[in-house]
Order: sequence, then C-alpha cells, then structure tokens
Amino acid sequence: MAAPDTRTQILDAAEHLFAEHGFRGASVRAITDLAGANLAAVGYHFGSKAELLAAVVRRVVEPINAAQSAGLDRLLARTPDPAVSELVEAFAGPLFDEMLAGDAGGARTSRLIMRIIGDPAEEMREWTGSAEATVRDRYLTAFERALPGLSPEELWFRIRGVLAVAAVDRVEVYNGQPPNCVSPVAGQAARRWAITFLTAAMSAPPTGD
Amino acid sequence: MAAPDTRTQILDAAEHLFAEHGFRGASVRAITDLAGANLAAVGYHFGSKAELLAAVVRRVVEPINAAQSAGLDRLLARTPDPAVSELVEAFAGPLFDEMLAGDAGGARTSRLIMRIIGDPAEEMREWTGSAEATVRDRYLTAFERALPGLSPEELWFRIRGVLAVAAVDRVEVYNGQPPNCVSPVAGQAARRWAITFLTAAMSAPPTGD
DNA sequence: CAGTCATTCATACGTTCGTTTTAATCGAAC
DNA sequence: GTTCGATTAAAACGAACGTATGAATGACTG
Repeated sequence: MAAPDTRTQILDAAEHLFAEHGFRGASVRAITDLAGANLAAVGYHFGSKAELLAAVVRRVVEPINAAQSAGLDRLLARTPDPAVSELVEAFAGPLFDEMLAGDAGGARTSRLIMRIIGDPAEEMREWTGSAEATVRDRYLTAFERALPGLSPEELWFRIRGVLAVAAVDRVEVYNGQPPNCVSPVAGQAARRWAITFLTAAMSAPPTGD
Repeated sequence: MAAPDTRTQILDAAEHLFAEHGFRGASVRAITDLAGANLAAVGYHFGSKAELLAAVVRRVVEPINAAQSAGLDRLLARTPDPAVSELVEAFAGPLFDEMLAGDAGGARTSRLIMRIIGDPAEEMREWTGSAEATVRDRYLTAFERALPGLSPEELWFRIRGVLAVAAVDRVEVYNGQPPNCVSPVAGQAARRWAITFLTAAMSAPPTGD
C-alpha cells in the first residue's frame, strides 16, 4: 500500500489510457510513462500489449458480473418470478455501481465498457470467460418469464439496449456539452435515471408484427 | 465523374474500414488498397487522414440530420404538440432508415456511428457543424413540451440513451452470438423493436428525487 | 560474504505508419 | 500537335510503434 507495485500501477494507467484512446490509440510507452514504470515492464509482467488489455478488461468486468449474479441470486431466493423492475435493477445497477467506484465518477470506466462492446473483431475479443455467458443466460430466462409473449429475438435486442444505455452513461455525446444542462451528470442521479428509463423500456409490450 | 471516381471509392473504402477498425486501426494504405487507388490519393483529395475521416462522417451524418429535421417539420406542421411516440419515431427512425440504405443491412454504419459517439477527444471531434446542434435543440424543446415535469438534465440523459440504443443496433455485443437467437437481426424488425423500446423509455414518468 | 532470484533498466531491432516529393500520365483546348 | 491543368504513380522520409535482449539493481538466503 505504501509502495504500490508496478503491476497494478500499469493496470491503472492502462485502464485510463485504453478508455481514453482505445487499444490502438494508447501506446505501451504512454502507459508505462503514466505508470512511472519502464517500457519493458509490460512485456515482463503481462507478456504483450494484448494480454495487458485482457487483464485490464478482466479486472473491470469480473466484479460487475459477480454483482449481477449475486443480485439475481438474491431475487430468486425470494420469489421465482421477480418483477421486471427488479430484474432491471439487479442487471443494470451493478454497471453503475462498479463504475461509480472508479475514478472521475466512473466516466472513464463507462468509456472503457463502451469500447469493449463496440469493437468488433479486435483484440477486445479474447477476454471473455464462461462467467459472462452464464450470467447472460440466467437473466435471459428470468426476463422471459417476466415478459411472456416477447420473442427471444426482441428480448435479446432489449437487453443489448440496456447495455448500450449503461455504457454510454456520462460519455459526452455529439461533441460537447448538451445545450441546456451540465454534463457529465452526477453519478447517482444517472443511476436512478437509467433504472427508470430502462424499466419502462423493458416493460413495453411486444412489438406487433 | 464516371463510374470509377477515385474520390468516392476512397470514401467508400474509408467508411468501411473506419467502421470496422476505428480511425487509428484503419491505415491509409489499407484504405487505398481497398479502393484500388494509390497511396498518395488520400493526401491529394482530402489533405490528410483526419480530413478524410471528417468527409466520411459528414457523408454519413448529413442525411440523417436532414431526415430528422424534416420529420420534425412535418410533425409540427400538423400540431404544435406532437406525442412522445411521434417524436421518437421522427428522431430515431432516420438513424435506422439511413443505416438500412447502407451495405450489410446497415451493420457497418451503426458501428461507425457508435465509434463517432464513443470516441472522446479524438479526431472524431472536428466534423460537427451547426446543423447537428440545431436539430438537437429543436427536439429537446419539443420533448420538453411533450414531457412536462422532466428536468432538462434527465431529458438530455434520455436522449443520449436513444442515440445509444440506435447506435448499438446490430453491433454484436459481448463477443459473439446471443445464446438463444440469431444475430444480427433483420433491419426492419430492429427498427420497429427500437421504436417500441424507446417510446416506452422516453414516456417513463420523471424519476422522483 | 557470496549467491540467487525477481525485478527494473537502457537500448536496439524490425515494422508500419502518415506524409511528402518528384516524375509520369491523360484528356481536352487551342 | 502542342500545351496545360488535373490526376495518378512510385519512391522515400522521419517518426512512432510493439517487442526482445542483456546488463544492472537490490533484497533475501545460506
């Protein structure tokens, strides 16, 4: 604690710069400079830049997934049929909570998550373990019970929408401040607004064909 | 001006590769190779790689903005107080329509938009003109009238959510196929699903403090 | 004290990048 | 047929990148 080891300082710096500039935009030299470490430290501790990214993403995603899973456990222990609002809270809440725990009110972490879910066919694709898929499956079936009549395709579309809204939170959109209000908004307010927004969205009746 | 205009072929190739690999991930050499043009053609026709990006983004964003503006005009010509569902349709609809006009059912364009709104402090920041801000402002005041009691901050949060859902459309999320259904979904279905989803979300009552 | 092991350091290598420069090409106007 | 502006082609430049290497450092062990 008095002397934080080089490895975690590199992880911190990499999380910062990957979120801000993307994987290709953040150079190993910039990361090690920010971390106060030597250039070769990345190779020594992680093997390569891609493996460093995997470590960064894992560190961000794992607590979120654990919280999502625990929240669903808590819900299902009480009733086999949770309400949509409860499912949304348990699923989307951790995305905000873990982000708030980070620096700058989570603005940086939300950017990182946005890059993770938005980068197709990049080095961002190697980190996923089975935990993510498991949690997704469990929420999918829970939502299916809570929203009868919704096709699996439309349900999956909605869940992706939840992820999108959570990820875009507090990322400045469209080049600058919104016209009539301050941004980024306070973290806790954004969390409540998102739950309201997403609960209404998930609860919408199925789209008629 | 005939069939193989080098300038537009470079624009097409750049739109493809910027969407797929991002600004830094798409090299000028890869773009000119895909376009069947010479490396120096980018410098000649656009000046630099950053200006090429600006041209690409402009070409994608301008028709969307024009359609959004025209849709609001049409609405306001009929009634001074359009319903929330009408505003959502007029605002989010063009994001899908213009994407459908593109290749691959718009999957690539949606990725490009996602990169645009997700890249802070990058070269993605130079393209915006006054048209975007104007359209945003007009929708903001229209939504304010349709949703009394909603604070400007929460309203802006919701509009960003609409953009996020539209942008993430058909981008494969979380590394691979969703567990129980095919993806990417058909474009027209996604458009209807999104309107349903977002109308319900925008219509949610204000979050209590 | 000598030894060893993990870590840090300075440095170099080979690639790839965006950009620039200079020459070649081509179509039309005179 | 020549000239001229506009476009394309080929080559090269310097900078930045990810990675690899071997020597220095320093704390702990015997």
